[in-house]
Amino acid sequence: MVDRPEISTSEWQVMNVVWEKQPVTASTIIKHLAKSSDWSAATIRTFLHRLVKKGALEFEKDGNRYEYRAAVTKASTIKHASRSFLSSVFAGETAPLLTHFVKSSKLSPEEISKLRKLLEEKTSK
Amino acid sequence: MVDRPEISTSEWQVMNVVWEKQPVTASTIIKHLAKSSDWSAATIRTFLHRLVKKGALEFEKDGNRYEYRAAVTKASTIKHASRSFLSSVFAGETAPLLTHFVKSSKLSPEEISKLRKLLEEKTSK
DNA sequence: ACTGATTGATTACGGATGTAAATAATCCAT
DNA sequence: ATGGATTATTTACATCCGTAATCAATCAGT
Repeated sequence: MVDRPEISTSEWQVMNVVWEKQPVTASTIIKHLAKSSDWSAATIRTFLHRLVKKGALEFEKDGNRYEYRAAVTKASTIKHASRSFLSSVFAGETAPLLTHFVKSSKLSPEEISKLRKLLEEKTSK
Repeated sequence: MVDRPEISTSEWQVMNVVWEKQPVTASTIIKHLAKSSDWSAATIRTFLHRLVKKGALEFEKDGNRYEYRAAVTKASTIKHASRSFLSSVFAGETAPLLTHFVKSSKLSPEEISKLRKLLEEKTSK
């Protein structure tokens, strides 16, 4: 938990697959990403190696294939990335960030009321 | 407006000063950033050059000093950065992003009611 | 007009990133 | 047991980024 590895935007796509399907082999990951990206298999394997090196992924050998699994939680990684985005792009101010995303988003009525409720709870507390 | 330059986190700090004070000379920018960062003057000048090269800044000569000015608006740059953050970290889904930032933030009662109102408007429309 | 100070331009350099190809290790089928 | 297929490891390489130092041009003061 000490010094967070920075996850690049490409690596995020890989991590998202791992979080969703772990434990998972490289070839499964590759198959999945084939749909949403146009990376070659070799490129994706590079990302996997780098993520292991960064400490974001671990693996367990099973013969000559690895079963990959996340070494950091999605929640904590999101928290870290969000903090750094907030601080550079919105100078650390959450309200403008929220305003921006509310304005620029399409939200369903359910999502809207859920968010309003969440905000309401913050008031009372 | 075609292919947006990616602004690095360090460069954001420079851009924020320019947006706030433009047109502005390098030395003014340096003076400003001296407070919030520990970059050397040379480092900041490097950022300025790179931002010009990226097309994010322009300048006008006035003797041997330049008056820098943003070549892209803050709004459009925020929009771009936000979109790419949303897409990599939150897989393009705004509602979870909003939930995250609402939960992890400290908001004043005024900010909260403003946001609730904004959300309300989205519903009715 | 010369000299020190300021400013901009060029160069540096290690690490990260996007993008993979080449090589080595291992498994599977015959 | 061997050869092709699969997987992992190593190497490659251009660009970006953080962080400057150095070099060149220009200004300001004496």
